[in-house]
Amino acid sequence: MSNSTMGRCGEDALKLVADYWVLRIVEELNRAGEPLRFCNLQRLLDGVSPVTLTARLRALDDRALVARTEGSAGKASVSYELTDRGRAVLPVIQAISDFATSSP
Amino acid sequence: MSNSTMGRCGEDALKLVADYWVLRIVEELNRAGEPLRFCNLQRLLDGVSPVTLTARLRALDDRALVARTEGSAGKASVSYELTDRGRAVLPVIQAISDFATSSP
DNA sequence: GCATTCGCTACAAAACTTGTAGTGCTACCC
DNA sequence: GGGTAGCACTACAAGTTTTGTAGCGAATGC
Repeated sequence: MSNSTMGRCGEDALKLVADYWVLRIVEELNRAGEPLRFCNLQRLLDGVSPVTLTARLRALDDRALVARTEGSAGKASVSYELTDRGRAVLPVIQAISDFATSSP
Repeated sequence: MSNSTMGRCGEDALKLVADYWVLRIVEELNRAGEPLRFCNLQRLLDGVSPVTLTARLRALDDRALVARTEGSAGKASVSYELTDRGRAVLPVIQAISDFATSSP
């Protein structure tokens, strides 16, 4: 680890996870408990712009936090679901939730 | 973790905390263990632009996560330090750190 | 066939960040 | 007391990101 001190939690992880949409996506995918489609996610996330959603999903897929699977039908049925590694960020969301309810 | 009771973790908290600079600031303030000055923070945070740093510190101060105190000398000595409420976000940073070291 | 839905991409406008300068103030040195 | 330096910002232009709206090709429904 090139950083001088271990005190900082991984830069990469921080840059990935310290993002509103990334956390919302993980939250909704977890809540659903089943694969969701692009437009499902879009609706659940108060209509994020498709550009942003695409970018975030790609980032999450690249790092294997979500799995993208194309149905047999081809382009018209793609779904996203959390991987084990994706579920590893749930504690972060839980921590934020705890913080939120701690002293409003 | 129950998904239905969690609902979405507080929107406000999420919007505040799901931010790279906010988390870095809290991290450094905690690490220092003592009040830091604006320029100290700026140096510790790889030279964030003063505009961004000012904005984040103001947001954190508004929500009482950090306390801003002007020294007796007036404008030339302002310092920032974590409040108890500010320390309440440390678990979030810890969770991210855990995630980062979990499966690289 | 025709319309609608899906999973995006294209494009311009708005919002945010960055980098560089500069302001007003205080502290220090000679 | 003058000169220099540091602090805590603010001002501004330039670059990047996000949003909003439109649209496209493929598939699904009637």
